[in-house]
Amino acid sequence: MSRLERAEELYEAVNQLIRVHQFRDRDYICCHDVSVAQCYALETLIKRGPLRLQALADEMYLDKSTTSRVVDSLLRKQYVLKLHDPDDQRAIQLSLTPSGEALYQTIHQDLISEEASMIKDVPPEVVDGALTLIRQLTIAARNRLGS
Amino acid sequence: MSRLERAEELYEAVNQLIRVHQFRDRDYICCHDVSVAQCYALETLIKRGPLRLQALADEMYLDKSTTSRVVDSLLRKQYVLKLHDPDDQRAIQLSLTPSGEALYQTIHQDLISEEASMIKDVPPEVVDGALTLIRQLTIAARNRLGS
DNA sequence: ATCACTATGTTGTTAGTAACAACTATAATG
DNA sequence: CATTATAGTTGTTACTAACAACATAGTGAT
Repeated sequence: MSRLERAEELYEAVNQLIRVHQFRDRDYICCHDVSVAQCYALETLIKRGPLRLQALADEMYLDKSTTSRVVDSLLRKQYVLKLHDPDDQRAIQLSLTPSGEALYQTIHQDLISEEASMIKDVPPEVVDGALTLIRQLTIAARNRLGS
Repeated sequence: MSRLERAEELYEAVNQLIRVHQFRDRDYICCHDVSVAQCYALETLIKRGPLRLQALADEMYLDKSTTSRVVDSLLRKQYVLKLHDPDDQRAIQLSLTPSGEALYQTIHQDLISEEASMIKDVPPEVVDGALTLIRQLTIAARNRLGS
């Protein structure tokens, strides 16, 4: 199999995985109080700590304007907190409120236990292998984006 | 590592991969004459042969109403063809026009050669491994959806 | 010190994504 | 023939997301 053929198979396989995951995520997230993008913002803020708007946008591969609106909806629902940076009046630090954290934990547990059921018949060493490879692919893709 | 921990890591890794892929796909597809969803419809129609609307919707994990509109836009741009089934006046068979096929081939080649560059530093056997595992995960997820 | 430049966020606008419900028209069934 | 089921379309609503224009706040050079 040539590299091009390999690339084609991989592209196809990843695409299929993406569809299924997205479909499932919508299902699990939207019955709570937030949309998929909002949930992803919560996740990013939890995992990458307090962030400025532009930094959050970069992490999520979104435009700052889009991010601003996503954050705004979370603000109105009181899931995130805006703190003005005293050293720079333009900048804001975004972090989760306790209720934001609680909501994310609930959704996260749902999603993870679903993922766990999903892989219940896949041998652990196979999952570990997949993990490594998927990460390698992500890194390769990310490096490519930068250039 | 427990199954839950494994599930958590996997969920995170797949999510990252999805973001990067989506970001890139938008970039590569939207500079041509179609949107991401439209391109995916073209792809599905090429790969799964002529389809009815409902069948196309099922393949794409979309509602038939959403699919109807996606198809409609492709119809207006003359990339797909609607044929009424003589045996069932309600049903339509959807297929690509020559220009639809040509457009898809162009985009597809772009995407695949990008994917190929992406994996140029990843050893072939690693890609093959990832391929198998990603497919296994997709199947597991799909089975889970059905239930 | 001031004027130009840059960076941070927000708002206006536009287009694409996607579901649910209601509807029309056509089969299939009893 | 009436009832029910199926195939697609249309109305409506909400979310996703970018680009451009903007206000405001720091940064630097003269």
